[in-house]
Amino acid sequence: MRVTLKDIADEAGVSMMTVSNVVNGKRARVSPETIERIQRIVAERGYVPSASARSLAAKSSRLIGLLVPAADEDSLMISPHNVAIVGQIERELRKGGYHLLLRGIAAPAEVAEALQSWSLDGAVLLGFLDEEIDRLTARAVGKVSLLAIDSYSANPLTTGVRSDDYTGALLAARHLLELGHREIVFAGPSFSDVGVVHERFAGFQAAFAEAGLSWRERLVSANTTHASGRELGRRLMSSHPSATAVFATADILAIGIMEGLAESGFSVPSDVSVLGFDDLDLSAYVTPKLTTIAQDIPRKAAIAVQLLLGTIEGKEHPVDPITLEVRLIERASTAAPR
Amino acid sequence: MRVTLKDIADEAGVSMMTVSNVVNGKRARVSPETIERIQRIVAERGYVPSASARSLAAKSSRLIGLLVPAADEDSLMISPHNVAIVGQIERELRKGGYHLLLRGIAAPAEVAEALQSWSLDGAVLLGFLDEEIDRLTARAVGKVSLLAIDSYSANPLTTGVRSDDYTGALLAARHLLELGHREIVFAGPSFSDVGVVHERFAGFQAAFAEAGLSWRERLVSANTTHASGRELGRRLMSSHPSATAVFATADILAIGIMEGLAESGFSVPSDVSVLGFDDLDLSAYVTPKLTTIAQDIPRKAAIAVQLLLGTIEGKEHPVDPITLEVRLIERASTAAPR
DNA sequence: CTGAAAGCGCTTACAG
DNA sequence: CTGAAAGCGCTTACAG
Repeated sequence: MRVTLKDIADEAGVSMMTVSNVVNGKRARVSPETIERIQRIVAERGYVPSASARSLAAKSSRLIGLLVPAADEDSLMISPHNVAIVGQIERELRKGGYHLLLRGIAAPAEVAEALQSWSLDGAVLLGFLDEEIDRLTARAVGKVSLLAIDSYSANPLTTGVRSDDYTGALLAARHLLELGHREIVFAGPSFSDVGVVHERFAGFQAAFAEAGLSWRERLVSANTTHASGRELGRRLMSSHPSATAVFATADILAIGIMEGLAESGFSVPSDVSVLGFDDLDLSAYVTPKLTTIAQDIPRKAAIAVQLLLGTIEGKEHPVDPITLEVRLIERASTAAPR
Repeated sequence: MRVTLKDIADEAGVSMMTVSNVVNGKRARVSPETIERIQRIVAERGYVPSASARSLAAKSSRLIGLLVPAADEDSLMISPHNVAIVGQIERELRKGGYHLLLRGIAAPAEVAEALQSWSLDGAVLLGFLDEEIDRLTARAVGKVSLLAIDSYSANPLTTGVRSDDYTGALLAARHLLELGHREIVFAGPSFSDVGVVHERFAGFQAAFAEAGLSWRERLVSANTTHASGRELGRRLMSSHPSATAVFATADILAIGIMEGLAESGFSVPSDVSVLGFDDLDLSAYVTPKLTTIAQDIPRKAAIAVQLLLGTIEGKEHPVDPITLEVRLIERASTAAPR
């Protein structure tokens, strides 16, 4: 059977409380010899405290949820961009002595269950739409601290971390304009529901305004997938014959577009320039290497965890969202128009 | 405060036991009207059972760990191949009513702590070396059911799921031999410690034997990363001037090799053919598209969970490891030698 | 068909 | 400085 606090206490000839204090590092209250003896017995017996007993008795579980949308019968929607985030979040949490519960969310009602059943201390929301976050009620959230990544929701129950999407798109458009492009297609998800895309669109337009140019509506709607980009790339030059460049809201989409363009006989960048957003590892592996807007993903994850643990341990009100810098990475997929 | 079983019981005017039975679907023992009344109250009050209380009281936690090596201060070692596995495992577990605890392991001693602190019902080990799995003791494992992915360890405390690595490499080598290649480099991690690589090497050699040829040792050691492959590709033709083909034990490595070859002025496949293993999404995005051995990753994850839950719920002894089929995907990175 | 009691393994005030 | 008691929210035999 499992070794318990009581077993250790009996063997050491002290009370459970004393063992508990030693195990939890509250050593000010126990004599050095006792500490040493208890630690020896703990090691010998291979005692591991029961996290469920602990979280039941204490107010804290030291468990953080990572909630990710998952289309009903489908796998988690872990985009290449989110993969790096998941790994980093686990690491930061581990460093802080927390554990990570990874949970796919197929229906809105599952959020409350996910947050409450394990008495989570906090949760990170990754990949949700702003409106989904807007709809989170105090009842569903309880006293769980919440942090949404890449969200522009104003829900006071959450805080957030995101990249400077506006500036990113501004830099992207500026780069293309400076190269001499004027007919630039903006490709991304329809942004009524995605704050990130909304910001990027605004930044994109701002670059035109700044240059004293007006952008002629060349909006193309596409999902953030390689397949969707490829399809878009195939018909791009027939639907937009005068276009000389494309700005895609995600690298994976941009890479698909490059493939579609190649398949329909156009070459990048000599016929069309393509610019992405994210700076995935993958973007340096494809041909031509993708020019893109880089986000500092490890930093994003680190700050997310730091912010979340801050509100948990400080029990302060959620702090203001944080916005991280981005920068242009010039590679081979953009050039002056012919 | 949190809504508890007792709150619901009081409001419904029944005992906690009755509410517990209804919540857990043991309806044979409760009258229909009572069931309905309780369910209404549960919904109204937004009652969510406490998983820690439940796992403390019951013998089962319905929590499964996913353990992944994580170099000390580093992020999880989630290779592109493992990403798909993580997503699929979460999904299968969720379908079965289980939750997933994702945990990076920086030192061997952490395994016992990870397995026992949350009273896991079971755990999936992803990305560990065979010898690390060999060293798992009954004391560290306790009564947790264990399944190792891609392991050839014979530790009776675990079971496993893996692809048919031997046949995969056999198919790969056969394909290259049939194209007319004779000078083929085998690139992968030094395989003293990795059963998967060992199997692939054996299958690779078997293809030569089968063809009545003897393979002249052309082994190159490399980590399973793009950077390592790229470096290898750069010096490949100077260290092995007569080579006409490379078989890499992973797509990400093969893709790096292609890049290194291109950088040093060689073209794939006309100068050198390159063949990988995994069939990552990425492998169809690069130029030339990579010929590779495909594993059925979703199936691997599904079977892993199925096997694991089987041993947990049936409480049988770990079953025998399962081996999944692989197949050759011919794309553009292989051709007859000049 | 329903309930009262004991107990899972801890931590938290509260005494001494 | 150390301990005995109560309690966290459930489930599990066992009675009725």
